[in-house]
Amino acid sequence: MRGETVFKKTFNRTLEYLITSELKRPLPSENILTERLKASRTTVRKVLEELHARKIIKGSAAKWLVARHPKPTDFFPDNETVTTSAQVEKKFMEWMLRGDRKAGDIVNGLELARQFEVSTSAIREYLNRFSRFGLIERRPNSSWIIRGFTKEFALELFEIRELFETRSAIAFATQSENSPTWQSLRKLESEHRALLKTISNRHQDFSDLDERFHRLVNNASKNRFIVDFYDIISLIFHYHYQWNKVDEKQRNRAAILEHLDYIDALTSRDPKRVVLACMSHLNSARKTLLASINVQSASAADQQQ
Amino acid sequence: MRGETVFKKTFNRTLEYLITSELKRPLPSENILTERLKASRTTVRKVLEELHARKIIKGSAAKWLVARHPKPTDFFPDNETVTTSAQVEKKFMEWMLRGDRKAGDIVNGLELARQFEVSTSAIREYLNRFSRFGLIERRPNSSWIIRGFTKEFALELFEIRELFETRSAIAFATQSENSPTWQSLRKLESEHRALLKTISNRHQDFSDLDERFHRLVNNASKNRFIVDFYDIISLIFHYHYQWNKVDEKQRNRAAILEHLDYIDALTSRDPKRVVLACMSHLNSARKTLLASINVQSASAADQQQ
DNA sequence: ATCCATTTTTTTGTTTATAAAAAACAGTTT
DNA sequence: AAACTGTTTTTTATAAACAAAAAAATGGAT
Repeated sequence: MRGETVFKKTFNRTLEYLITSELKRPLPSENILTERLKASRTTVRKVLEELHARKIIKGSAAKWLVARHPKPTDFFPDNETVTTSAQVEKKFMEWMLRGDRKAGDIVNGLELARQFEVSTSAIREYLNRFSRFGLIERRPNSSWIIRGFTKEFALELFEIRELFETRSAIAFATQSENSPTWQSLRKLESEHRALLKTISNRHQDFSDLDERFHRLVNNASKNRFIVDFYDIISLIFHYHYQWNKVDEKQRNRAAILEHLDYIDALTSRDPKRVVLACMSHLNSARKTLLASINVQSASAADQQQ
Repeated sequence: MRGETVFKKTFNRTLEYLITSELKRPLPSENILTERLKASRTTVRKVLEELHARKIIKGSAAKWLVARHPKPTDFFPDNETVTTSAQVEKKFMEWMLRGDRKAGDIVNGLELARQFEVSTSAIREYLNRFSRFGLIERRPNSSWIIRGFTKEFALELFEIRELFETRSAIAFATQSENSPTWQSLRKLESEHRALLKTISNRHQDFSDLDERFHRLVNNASKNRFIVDFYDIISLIFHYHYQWNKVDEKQRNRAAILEHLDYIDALTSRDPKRVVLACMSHLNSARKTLLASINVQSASAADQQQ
């Protein structure tokens, strides 16, 4: 019943590893592979068996040898390596954010299950977890109801975000000087500068960097509720910005500059400067999101016609 | 598969209603009963059928008449009227808060299912929903892990609570004068005064009043994240204080007085006074919780020996 | 004794099944 | 036509089944 996504993902990851390894070289022990591949030994063993069956490795369990380098066709296709829950998340977020769902609309679990081609339990499980993001609400013994991805939602989200992040930023700035986070900050700073130079080629990467930076700041709060709250931001940004490519390059450039200013302020350890830089960055982030919501609801309205 | 808890609960509620109604009086229509009993018409009809079978009502669907008053034995026992999920919540909270779970302990879904005598799906569903409260955490493809109901948890909880509630309280105080919430506040005030007089008899009710008061304040924020956050507070307080009866009377008396002061401050609409009253109340609430955690972990340690 | 491979046991992820409850539909009566 | 009851269809809550994956126990070699 359970899919084989973990196995396939681990298999692909192993192939990745074998590409760079020398032929006829013995593989590391199962225990070591387990750690490297981040799966259980049971799965690793299954992967090794499969590799043997496909003659990518030879010998016996005691000492596997690399027989040949893997070919692109050896890999399992990407879509077979995503878990049901990840699929549901992706499909649900599309359905939710692109489908122009209005506040008060009802979520029909059965219909979603049919539409997404997964079981109703997968939907139920997802909705239960998703409810904490404040976009849906449950009525007991009845269906879920949509609260709407609206301007109000974005404003409420950012109200909390500001509250949390200014507090975190101050906590960050007042950390002991020999906290390892300062080093992480410096590393992020240089990544920002690097990205600024090559922005034209890979402005994709900004999203990643953005998340890592803000998470670093928020983690300084040492408060699980603040840290966890970033999951919501992260999810919304991840899915929402995928479809809003307008001015992306410019937006990202501006954001990087703001981040650098923010990093400077943190390094100065001056609370006033920190709050200022933080607020000013979050303000423009909010503007971007709000603009983006307008664009989205307009295009959704178009599609409906 | 599904239990009949909704039916039984509705049945009991209907009996409650029939106690006060006159004999030989026709019952309201199904639609009206549906609204009053807060269940679907399907359930209401099933209840009516059962009442007829037991000869508590007579006649036909067109016009049911009260045949006799219900006896205490007619009621379904209380434990049959709680849904599985409510049962799981209760049992899980006991297990969690009284069992002296330590950070890093692993939650075994299968074992919990056996222990609580429910299916694993019920456990899964609950854990998923419960995860937002920050007491447990999921590791993918593996079990849930406990983050611990510790001093740290309480402090983190209260950090957010203060952040949220001071903001809400200010929003409350700066509401338009003709907002209906002012009336709710006045009503709560008089309930507080009433409770203060009879505190000796029913200091149970304080918990209820406390929740209603704080929810009213938090709702003024008009922010779903703030409003929803109160669910955590509410859950923790509900279960945690059930077992900490030491000095309860005194504590509640003090809290009522603080509430009254807080209400006064709100009524004055002076932000400074509001913040002061709010903070001072939350400070003592935190102290109470922290003291209570110490007591609990001490007694849990005793039990272990 | 320590490390590693094999085997066995346990636990989790997902689907499927089914009764309870809700909702929709269709006539009837007032 | 509004409000009611009878009937049918949908949807949800929960359990149960089962394969995948993880974890633990076992045994063997260095």
